[in-house]
Amino acid sequence: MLDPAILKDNLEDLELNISRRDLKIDINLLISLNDERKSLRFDAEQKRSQQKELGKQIANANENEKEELLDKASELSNEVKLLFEEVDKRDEEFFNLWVKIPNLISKTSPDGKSDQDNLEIKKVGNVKDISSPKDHLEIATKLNLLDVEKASEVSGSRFAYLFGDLVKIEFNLVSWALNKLSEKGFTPTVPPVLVRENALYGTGFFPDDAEQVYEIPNDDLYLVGTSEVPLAALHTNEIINLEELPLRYAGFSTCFRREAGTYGKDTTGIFRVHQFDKVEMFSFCSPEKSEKEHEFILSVEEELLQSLEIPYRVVDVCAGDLGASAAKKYDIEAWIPSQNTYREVTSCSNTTSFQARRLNIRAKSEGETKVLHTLNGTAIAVGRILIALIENNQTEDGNVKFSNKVAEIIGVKNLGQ
RNA sequence: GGAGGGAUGGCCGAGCGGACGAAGGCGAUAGUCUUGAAAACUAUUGUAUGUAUUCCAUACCGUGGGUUCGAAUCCCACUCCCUCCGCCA
Repeated sequence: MLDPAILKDNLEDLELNISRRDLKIDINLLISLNDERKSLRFDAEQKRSQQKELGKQIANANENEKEELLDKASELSNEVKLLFEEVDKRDEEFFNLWVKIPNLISKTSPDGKSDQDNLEIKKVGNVKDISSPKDHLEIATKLNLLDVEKASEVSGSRFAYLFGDLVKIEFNLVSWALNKLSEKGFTPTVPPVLVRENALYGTGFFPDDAEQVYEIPNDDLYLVGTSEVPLAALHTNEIINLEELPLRYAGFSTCFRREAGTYGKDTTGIFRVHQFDKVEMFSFCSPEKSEKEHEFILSVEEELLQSLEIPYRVVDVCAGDLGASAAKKYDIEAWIPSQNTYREVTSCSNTTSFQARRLNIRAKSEGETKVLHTLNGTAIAVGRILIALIENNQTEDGNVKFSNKVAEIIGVKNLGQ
């Protein structure tokens, strides 16, 4: 959520943002609603003040005066009640519209309408020349390390069984990543994966992306699609000393996504599934330093991929392709030989004060308290990293062989043998 | 799942219908005293919003509703914590 004060003191930025995101929003309506609710509140508070004053008189009045004062107070009480009901109504009306306003896009993010317009920043690593590469599903199924058919019988489409070496690699990857992140100041965290509505609302997944979230209606809980949600919500309603920032967490969790509206998209293997494991970085940081923190998180992501010798490119996501909460976002796309293209394996966003304002997380220094900034980034999305590892290291005979350096990290030299 | 008890400022803890944004203590900050420090004493010490910039108004005593002229205080619902029983990785 943006600070409504922007309606008063920085309308140009708001208008620019709306046009960059290609949205149609009636700003004048927002301005007048905001002004109305404020002035109504002022009136109501004045009346309330009178009421309190009168209450004090009643407490000190003698019997004769009391009767008359009570009549007056009763009337006033009614007026105040009605006024505040009106104020609440206006507030609701305003904020229902206001929460839908997406975050201000960074001046440094490229313009554009869709992922076609994302800006490639760099390419790193050597793409191996593989003649007629197989996809990860074929390779891993043949090696008895993956079974999506059985999974679809048991759980439906977009689920998978991982076996043997793939599981070994997963746990090695996770523990290796957590160790690396720990050295960089991220506290390893296993967060809850079931959360209340408020955590999803606070992180900006609600109301916009509600259709992607699994719901447990009996208990009013939701399965998180990323540990970003419980990590962000960890410090809800807190005021953190500026010197303690940045607070960095590395969350490991299973992620659940409904993938609604993706029928027919990425149906092969485990690229797009309802359930996968992920190590996620999350930072709470001062507003002044969030741009630097964003670059830092990106650099960590790159370091991990470089260690795994996965060829990738970095993309600066354009205005039209940014989610509601992000001010700026970098995606890293790994080379996927079977698709002959780069596909997203990590994503890091600077959400500036957008989530922190909704979650009411502030930073305090020398008397001044202000909303802080939050950032998130993928460290290891296990499924997609497995795909990249398998496909980029396949041999002509349908096996997979890793370099000594990579084998040292993942604990496997020749897959499935 | 069953039976009870509780939630008040950074912390402890009083208040149980008007004088309460809230006693008292601890902690913190500043000052007095001291060569310096400690002790003692004095003062300050929550957050947010507003048509308010050292003033003023309003809201906040777990959360949301209700009763009342008036609610931290009474009523209802919810959340969380504690104790006991049962179950359980």
